[in-house]
Amino acid sequence: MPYRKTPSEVRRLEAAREHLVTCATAVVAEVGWAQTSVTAVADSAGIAAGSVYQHFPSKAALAVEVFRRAAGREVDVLGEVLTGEGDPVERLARGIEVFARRALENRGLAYALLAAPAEAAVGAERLDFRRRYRALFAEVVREGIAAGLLPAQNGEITAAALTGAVGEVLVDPLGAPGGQSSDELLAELTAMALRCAGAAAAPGRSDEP
Amino acid sequence: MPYRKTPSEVRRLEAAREHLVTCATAVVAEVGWAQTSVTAVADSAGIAAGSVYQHFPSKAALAVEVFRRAAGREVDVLGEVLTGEGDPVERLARGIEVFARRALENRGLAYALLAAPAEAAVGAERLDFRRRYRALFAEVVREGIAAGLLPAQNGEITAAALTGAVGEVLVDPLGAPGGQSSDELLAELTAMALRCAGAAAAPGRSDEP
DNA sequence: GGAAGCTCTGAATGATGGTTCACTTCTTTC
DNA sequence: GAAAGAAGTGAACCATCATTCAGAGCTTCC
Repeated sequence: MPYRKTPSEVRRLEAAREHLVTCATAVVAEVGWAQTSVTAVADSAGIAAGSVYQHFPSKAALAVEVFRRAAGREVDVLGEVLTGEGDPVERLARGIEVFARRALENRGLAYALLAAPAEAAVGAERLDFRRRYRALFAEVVREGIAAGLLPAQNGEITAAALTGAVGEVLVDPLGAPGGQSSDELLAELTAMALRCAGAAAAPGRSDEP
Repeated sequence: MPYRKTPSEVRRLEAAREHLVTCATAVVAEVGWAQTSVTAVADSAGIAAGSVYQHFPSKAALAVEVFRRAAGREVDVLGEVLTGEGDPVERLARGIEVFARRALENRGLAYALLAAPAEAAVGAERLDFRRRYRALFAEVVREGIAAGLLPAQNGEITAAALTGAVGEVLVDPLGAPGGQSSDELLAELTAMALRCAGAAAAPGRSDEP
């Protein structure tokens, strides 16, 4: 048998695949799903269009992989924060801030994950991941209720509102008069989130009427 | 000059155009923008594909018209309620309820207006209309603050959250255990909205912890 | 070096679906 | 009824990509 894949060859191929996914993610973050053609991705990765099909059976499969990786990272980070230190309300506040900050720092990608038009396969993934984001927020809200820190409510709906709010903020810079900074935006967003969940007052601030 | 459009002929053409828009709206509400082909719309209206181009220069132009009509109706209705009778908090509660109720009653259309994947031209319209929805909610929130009924806050962000929340509820039935009814969903949604804006308590309910 | 078997290439292929256009059909006017 | 001109038709056209594939170029092993 005159040829057998050597371990280093296998590694090279895996690296090529990784590189492809990374480049595809960058392209998607840059121009959105709709404008992402196989050729564009291949060019960006420095390979021929046909070579894409050695790593993925179809464009859709590549798209799904891109989505899963990126969305998975966000879910992981958010989960980390929401199940970490502190009481439920503190965790909720930090969770929102982290979720929104990361989204604002990589708007293109966040938009692609949360809202950008995409083919059916990606749409299905998106539903699934939205549910996960929501489930994470909802769990913290439930803990807050159990701890007597939040009023009785449907945590799923509160969670949906929070996800939706971050999404909306992304879709449009909310160019408020005066062009507020990201920090101000984040502060407003977390304050809103706490009100939304019914927390008594924002920690570290006191601007009750 | 052996031919000149008679008034009744003009009316017939306008009616045909209306009919086309109506049918196109139905198709979009049914299958979404992505699955809406010119042929499908033409079939649904009982005309040939080519005839569509006597009323609209392109598929995109028809899509934009469909979107504008439908979204315009929603903005009008919402504006009516939000600038109507009652104090700002009452109006906000009613506005959310009307907005959400209408969306739930015509999910397909609401989804198309708020979230469904669409071509670029429709996407641009959507941004515009989302801004209008938000502006309406934001104005009521500002009035509430001025009236001392709501705490100081960025009304745009609260408004974004409300729009986002309704959208999220649509995207997924939120199949909560026990399969809550639409009415329960609406009640939870308005309660959440009032908390979100910082209103003291939901009118007609008192479930403080 | 050379055979075997792999990866890589990029032009050709094929499917989809918007758009066009030569032609038919209907309306108006005389 | 006949001419003029518009609306309506639907098969053909065309642009856009995802996908394929025959051949070029490597890598491995004897």
